[in-house]
Amino acid sequence: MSEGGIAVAVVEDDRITREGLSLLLRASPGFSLAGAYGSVEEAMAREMSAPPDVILLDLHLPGRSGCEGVELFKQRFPHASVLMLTVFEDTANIFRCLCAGADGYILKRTPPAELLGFVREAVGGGAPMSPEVARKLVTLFRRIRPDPEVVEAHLSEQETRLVRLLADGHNYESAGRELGITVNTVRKHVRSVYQKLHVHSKAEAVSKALRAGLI
Amino acid sequence: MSEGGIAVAVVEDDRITREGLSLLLRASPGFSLAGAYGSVEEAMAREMSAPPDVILLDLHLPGRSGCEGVELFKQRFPHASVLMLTVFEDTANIFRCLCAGADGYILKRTPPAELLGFVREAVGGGAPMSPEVARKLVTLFRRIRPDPEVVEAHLSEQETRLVRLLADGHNYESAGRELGITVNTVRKHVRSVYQKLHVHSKAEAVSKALRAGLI
DNA sequence: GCCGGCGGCGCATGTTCATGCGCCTTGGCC
DNA sequence: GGCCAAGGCGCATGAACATGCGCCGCCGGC
Repeated sequence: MSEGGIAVAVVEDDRITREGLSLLLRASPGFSLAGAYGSVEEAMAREMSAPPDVILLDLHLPGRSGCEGVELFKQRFPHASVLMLTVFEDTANIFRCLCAGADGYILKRTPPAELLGFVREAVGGGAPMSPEVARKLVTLFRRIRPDPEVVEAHLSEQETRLVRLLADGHNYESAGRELGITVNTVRKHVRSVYQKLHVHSKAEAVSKALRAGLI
Repeated sequence: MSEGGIAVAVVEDDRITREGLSLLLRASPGFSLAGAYGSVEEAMAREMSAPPDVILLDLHLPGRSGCEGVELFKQRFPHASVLMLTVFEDTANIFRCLCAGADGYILKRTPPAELLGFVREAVGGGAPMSPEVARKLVTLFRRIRPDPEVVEAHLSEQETRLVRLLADGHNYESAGRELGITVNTVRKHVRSVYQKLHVHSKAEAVSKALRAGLI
C-alpha cells in the first residue's frame, strides 16, 4: 500500500464494469490497481502486480461464485479485505457472503466516489455496507431478543459444547459419543443447563442459549 | 423536514457536546434543530419545535439510559430514526441498543461532516454505523451461521407462530391450546416445518429457525 | 477441613416427541 | 374440473426426553 496507495484487485465478469473500475482505481490518487480478472479462477491463477489490500468481488461470476471465492481469497491473502460488489441485495446472499468471510457488502449502484470511500473504510478495519444492506443486517439482528437473565448465566465449557451439539440436532446418545461421555452424564449436564437457563426442554434451552449468544 | 431541512433532536447530558451539536445542526444547510435535551425525561416532557426526523441519543445519561430511551422515542415518534451517539463500543451495548430499536450506532469521535452524512443516511432508510461498530456487527453475525438453504425457506404464518411457541418452551399440547388447534394438527405442522428446515427435532428446528431469522 | 462447582456414571418412570398412516375442507391457479 | 398448498383432525408406536434418586473423584476457596 505504501508507494502506490491502496492496492485493489477487481474480480468481475462484465468487461465494461471491470474496465470502468480499473480506470477509476488507476485514476484516483491514493489507489492503485493490483489486477482485474473475469473470474475467481483467473484471479487465483495469475500473479497480481502487488499484494492486494482490498479485493472487489462480484457475486455472480462464471465458474466459481464470488461467495465461494471469498474463502479462497481469504486463504491466499489473509490480510486483504474482501468486499462483495453486487446487484443482489437479498438476505440469503448477504448472509452467505458475510458468513463466508466477506468484510463488506456493497451494491453496484454505489457512485464511484462513495465506492472509494468504502474501500478506504475497509482498509481502516471497517465493514463497509450499502445502507440497504446495513438496514437488513440490523433488522435480522433485532429478532434475537436475548433474555437479560440468561446473558449473565455462565455455562461451563462442557455444557456449552453439549448445548451446541443439541442445537445441531444431536440426541443425548450421539452428543455423548461426540463428547466421549455416557448418556447419563449427558443427562446430568442437561439438568444443570436447564437450571442455569430456567428452562425445561431442549428446544427452549437452545433458543435461550442462542439468543443470549452463549453458543 | 420540508421547510427546515432534516429535523434533528439531540439528547446528551454533556453541555459542551450538546451545544456543539446544536450549533452544527443549526449552521448546516439541509438540517435543523428540533430540540436539545439533557436527558430522556426532559426530551419526553418538553414539546419539540418540530417532529424530529432523527434523534441523536447519548447512551450514558442521568436517569433513564439512552438504551431505555430508544423504546420511548420510537413509541412517541414512530417515523423518526434513533441514532445512538456514544463513546461505548462494547458488543453488549451495541447489541442492546440495536435490539431495543435503534436505527444506527455512531461513536462520538466521528467528525462533524461525517456525522451529518450519517444523519442523512438514516433518513434515507439506512442503518448508519461507525466502522468499528459495523465490524463488530459483522463478527457477531458470523457467529450466527445461518443455513443459507433455510434462509430461503418460507414458513407459513401458522407454522411460524408454532415454532415461536416451541422455542419459548411450549410442548405440543400447550402450543396447540395457544393456537386453538388440536395436538394432532400441531404434529402435522411440526412435520411440515421439519421438512422445510431439513431437521428431525424440536431443538434443531428452533436453532435453524432462529439463526435464519425466521422467528 | 469442609463446601460448592465441575465432571463422570448409573437406574427408573412417566411424559413428550417423531413419524408412519389416513381423511376432510377451503381457496387459489391453470 | 383437477391439482396443490394450507389448515385441520385422528390414531398408533417406538424412540427420545425430563426428572426423580443415588454414588464417586477432583480442585479451588474459605
